[in-house]
Amino acid sequence: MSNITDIIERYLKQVLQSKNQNMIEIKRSEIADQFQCVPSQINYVINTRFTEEKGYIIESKRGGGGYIRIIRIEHQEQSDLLDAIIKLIQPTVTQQASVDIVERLLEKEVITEREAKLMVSVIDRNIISVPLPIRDEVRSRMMTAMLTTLKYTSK
Amino acid sequence: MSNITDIIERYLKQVLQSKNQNMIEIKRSEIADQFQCVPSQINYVINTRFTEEKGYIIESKRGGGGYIRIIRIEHQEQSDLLDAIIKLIQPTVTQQASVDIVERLLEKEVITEREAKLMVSVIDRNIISVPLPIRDEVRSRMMTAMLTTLKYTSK
DNA sequence: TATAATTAAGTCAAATATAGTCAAAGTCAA
DNA sequence: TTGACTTTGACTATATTTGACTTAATTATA
Repeated sequence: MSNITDIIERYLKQVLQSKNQNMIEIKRSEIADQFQCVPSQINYVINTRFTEEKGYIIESKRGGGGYIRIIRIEHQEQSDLLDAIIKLIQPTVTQQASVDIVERLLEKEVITEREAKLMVSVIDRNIISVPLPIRDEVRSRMMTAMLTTLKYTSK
Repeated sequence: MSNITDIIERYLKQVLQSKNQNMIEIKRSEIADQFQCVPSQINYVINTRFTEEKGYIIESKRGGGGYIRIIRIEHQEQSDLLDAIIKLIQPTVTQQASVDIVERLLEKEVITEREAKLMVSVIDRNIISVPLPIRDEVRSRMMTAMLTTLKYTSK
């Protein structure tokens, strides 16, 4: 348990806790210096220890003034239902199936009426407007992205 | 957040606010002196932080008595704002411009935080995932569909 | 009044500063 | 001794900073 990945993981989680907040912002190269490892090691730590499933969101910016932001999130109540739906719509999904899903989420009050309308409007075949079968793949990714967002965003 | 671009951006926005008006006029060389940077840095700040998508218009004059004017765009009605944005994003729109637009709508409380996250998630280049320039056309239709929905759906 | 000088702002590309990706090499436990 | 996990570094992508050169407006001068 003394590999550098675990050490950096523990350090970052400790900083998160001690600051008593759900966000920290780091400079990749500074952390790499601090722990004497290559910068890409930090990406490895983040990709394996601070994943969405584990309850984290990562934001970052390159260039001057760049940073990596680690945000702790709480999954919403209905996240099991959302996971099941996400599984169901891989790797393609039709417009009709998507509309049915959105309506079900509305009935279950997972989403608002306005959110439902937004979702239905954006997954329309005439809006995506690329040929089948690509279209249903694009829609699958779109739905997955939105459902994943719902998983960790409260009303 | 210690890069000069962000600092100057914050300063200019603060002056805009404190003056309680939607226009400020600056002398490029004076601001450059004040923040000890080259004059063209000011152009960089303006070109990346005070874009039309973010809701600003820039006017300027060279020569003696020259200036740069930053004007914040205001709309009377929400539907006017949405119409203006829809016009702006035809027939293509980049991811960055779209994110800027969504952030502006959130600021103006036209949409909720959750709606903003839904919109940002679905217009991501990796989600649409078709080659340019088609991708920016698809995104334009997607944004237009969602904005049109917002126009006709109350909160 | 032309023309030259001066005073601004604009453009663009190179240099610099970050972070991301990916695959090869290394490690370690079962 | 194999397979999963970790470490490393070369290469890529992106954002910012800088300065040389260009363009435009005003002012001074012949």
